[in-house]
Amino acid sequence: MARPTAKDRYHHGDLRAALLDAAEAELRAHGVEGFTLRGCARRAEVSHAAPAHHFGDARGLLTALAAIGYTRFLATQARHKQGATPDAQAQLVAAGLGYIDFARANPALFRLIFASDRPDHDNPALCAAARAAFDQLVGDVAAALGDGPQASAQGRAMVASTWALVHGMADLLITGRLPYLPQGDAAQEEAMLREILVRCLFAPPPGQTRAAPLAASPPGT
Amino acid sequence: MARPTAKDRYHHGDLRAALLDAAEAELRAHGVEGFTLRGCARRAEVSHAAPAHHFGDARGLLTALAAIGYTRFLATQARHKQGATPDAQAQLVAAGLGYIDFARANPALFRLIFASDRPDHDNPALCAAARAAFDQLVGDVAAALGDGPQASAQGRAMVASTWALVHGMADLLITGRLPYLPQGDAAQEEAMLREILVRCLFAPPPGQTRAAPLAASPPGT
DNA sequence: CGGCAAATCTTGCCAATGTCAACATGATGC
DNA sequence: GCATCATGTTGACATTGGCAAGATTTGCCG
Repeated sequence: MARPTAKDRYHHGDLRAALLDAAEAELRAHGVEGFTLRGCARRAEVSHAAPAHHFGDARGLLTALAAIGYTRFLATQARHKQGATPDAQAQLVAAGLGYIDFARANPALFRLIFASDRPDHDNPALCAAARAAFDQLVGDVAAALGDGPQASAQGRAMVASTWALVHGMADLLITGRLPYLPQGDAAQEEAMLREILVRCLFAPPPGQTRAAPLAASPPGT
Repeated sequence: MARPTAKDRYHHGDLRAALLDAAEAELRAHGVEGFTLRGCARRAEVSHAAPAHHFGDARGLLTALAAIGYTRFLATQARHKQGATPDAQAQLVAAGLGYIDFARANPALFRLIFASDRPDHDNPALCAAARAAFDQLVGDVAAALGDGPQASAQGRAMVASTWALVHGMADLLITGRLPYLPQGDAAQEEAMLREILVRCLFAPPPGQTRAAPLAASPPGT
């Protein structure tokens, strides 16, 4: 566990990783809107122009951080799914709770990913990370539906509504806006979130009795 | 239609309103993260320090703008509700579509209100505006449920899930993330949004057949 | 082993920004 | 009329992001 990255060396050793850590800490401390490139440099104890050699500019650093955030985002969902029963619906609910858990544990990172113009969302690496997260969602929904979601209009609506509901809960939660949430009791709170997810995600389409494997599209398409 | 606010007068006449307009234009042009107080002053053709006499600092201006945004937000919902059938469920759906419409028409303002730390969310006027919007939501849900939403656990979950779903759709839409949305055809697009809303908002609680006026809470509470 | 090129980091600089202080101008009320 | 206050301007300063030039290290190649 030798730590060769002594503070007094001209060359840092692994400044790139250190800057990413510093950037996340800055984000956590001051939010996306208070993020400062020079603050990152100070935190990493390098000069203010050092980050440019690794990330170009502030946008480059935030883009790289957003891509890393996506992988952590997926990891959190995977962790939650491992702790759930293996049936597809429970897996989908677990993924949703993981989505929300990530947002609450990393609100600034969540906002960097989903509600900030500062990262370059056209960057190939960031696009790929986003795509992976989306594919994961589509896969979970498909498994829960027992159907290729892109196939039917209902499947597509299911993907959209699942994402919207979970994303809305996460976004409202990190701004303290989700109303009537049982305060303090984590178990009770998760129960309510879970109940909402189950009720909405597996709601039958209008005119049907129960959801589960959906049949064909409704007449009129 | 006389326009006494000539550009060459020392006193502007109604700089406060002009700065709010300028701020909204700046927001629309550069987003919350690119917002600049000096840019507002330039747009209003006053010196860079003039805004301070009306709003104190940048945060003050954005706080006032956020409060105004809330009233427009409510007005958009009210307009949509007027165009819908008077039954409570249609009214709730119309309010949701108005929520989404506002977000799409004013994405930067929407983000200023719901996803920015720059306004002072403890400001009394802004708090009151937010409270009004929330009360409106609770009222709409109560009417659709035929029940005081705070009364039952289901009512509370209904308020939370309604808000979360609509908010999630709005937030994903303005970042171009809501998947599988029929492109181009506005009517078809609204139909899909409406279908999602109806399916989720009026979904029966697990173990019941249909929603409409909900009965009491399920056993076990 | 020597030396040179590239990578990495620093210092110094510039324009833009937010905020403050000091001053100028106009409106209002007595 | 005139004093007072609101409104607006100018100037200054610290902070920030980015660029250029120089310093230090690493690595490669003969």
